[in-house]
Amino acid sequence: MNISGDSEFLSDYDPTAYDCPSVTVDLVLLGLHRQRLSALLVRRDQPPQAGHWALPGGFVAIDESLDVAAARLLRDKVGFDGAHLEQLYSFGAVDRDPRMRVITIAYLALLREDQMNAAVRAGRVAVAALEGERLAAIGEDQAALPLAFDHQAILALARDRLRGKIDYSDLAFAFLPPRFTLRALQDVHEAVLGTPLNKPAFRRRMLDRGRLVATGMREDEASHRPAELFTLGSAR
Amino acid sequence: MNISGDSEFLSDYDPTAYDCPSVTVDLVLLGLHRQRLSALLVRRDQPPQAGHWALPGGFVAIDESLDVAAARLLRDKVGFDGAHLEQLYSFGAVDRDPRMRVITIAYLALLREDQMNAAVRAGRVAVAALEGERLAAIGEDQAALPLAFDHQAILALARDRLRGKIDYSDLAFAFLPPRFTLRALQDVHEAVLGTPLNKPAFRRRMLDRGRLVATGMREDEASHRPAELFTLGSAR
DNA sequence: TGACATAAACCCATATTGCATATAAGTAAA
DNA sequence: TTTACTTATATGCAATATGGGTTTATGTCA
Repeated sequence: MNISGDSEFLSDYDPTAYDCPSVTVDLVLLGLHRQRLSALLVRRDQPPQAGHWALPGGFVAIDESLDVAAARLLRDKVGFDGAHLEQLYSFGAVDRDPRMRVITIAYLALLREDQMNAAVRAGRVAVAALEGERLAAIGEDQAALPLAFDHQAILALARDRLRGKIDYSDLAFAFLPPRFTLRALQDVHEAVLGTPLNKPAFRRRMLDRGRLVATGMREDEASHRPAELFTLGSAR
Repeated sequence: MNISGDSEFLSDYDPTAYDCPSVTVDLVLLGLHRQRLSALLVRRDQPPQAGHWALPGGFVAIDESLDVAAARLLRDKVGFDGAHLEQLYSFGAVDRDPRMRVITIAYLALLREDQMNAAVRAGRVAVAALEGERLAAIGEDQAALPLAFDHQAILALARDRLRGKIDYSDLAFAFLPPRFTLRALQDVHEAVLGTPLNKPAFRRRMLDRGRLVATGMREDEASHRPAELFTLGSAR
């Protein structure tokens, strides 16, 4: 088998003549649930790994791009689109699925809290809080759970990527409604990083970036002084 | 065609019954060449895009992981291994190759200058300096060149990723020999970022991180005061 | 009306950074 | 041997950013 053929000789290649790996997309659906960074998982009811929790995913069709496949799966799994979606990493260990060779392109999807709740009501997913270093726990105070296949590693990478980008990117706003308070924004950062942040310094830093636009409106439903609502302005 | 099947139903899936995309690995080989960030490219001699320059790449074998495929292709293209290699991004637009559906996992490989030169001598690659925003030029002062397929976008993403990570990661050291001067380290940063950096500030920042270990040795072949040679110490 | 809770503004000590300047240590030419 | 030259290395200083506490403002609720 000519596995070292250059791509410039691709015209000599007959795809039906070789084994080719299956290609899937897996989704890491992250959001805040009760102030904690959480993932949406599906429960496997078929072997292998029946009973284990797993990332939702599916095959990439021959006529759809990776991004389109991810968007389609997002719609199928949570019942709507509109969540922030970006490619995370590709996993291709030979034995990552015991049945066959599967290469998966993992996508990171960030949901608002209302979207998290809607997804749980509408779909086949459950909420799992991310605890400590690399474990997820389903439901209230259950013990940490092992995930199917290499999904634990995928989830850990997603969390690390999110932590690394939260401070300089716009990812935090994907967790929030269009109008939000500075306190809510800080809650997002703290949940993602897993550490408390200094409040005046956080406010200053965010406001000095010039991206937050004050609306003049204030939150309601607060049993204390209501905070101002901001929106995210355009870059530059 | 059941393109929306869940991965938990994968056991029902017969891979031979469906069209599956081809999977390749493409390499973005970057290094410094005459003080400028440059890429190693191959020339296509078959249509489509014959005569265009392209990233070296090849198919992923059914029994090798993505990382192993990338390492194998690196060896084939430049004649050695040992370069820093990390996954960059996956590209899966339906029409990115006009002949067939090809999903490619792009890898970023960082080479030292001596490795760049050895690769050009030994292999099927040529050096192209990265100019301005998104163009590469082959050879001395030739005009910017278009690349085959979506390889220009892949190359641009590689450069952006490198720029984004150069300051907080160890990637810069992959361009340098085991012992190097602070000036050489600054040259790497400046070539990658494309902007001059303040020298005392750069020195302080690098030394204050506590990763650089002074060897007590000094460079030779300098027609002026020789600088001290440093090595990269272990993290923490 | 006053207790209470949180927002928002303010202050200050310290760390970081940009930038200019001074000193050290080598080579090379007179 | 001396002097010019070049670059490394060290130092000083102002501007900025950050951590963290204190004060004031503004809402709800008993």
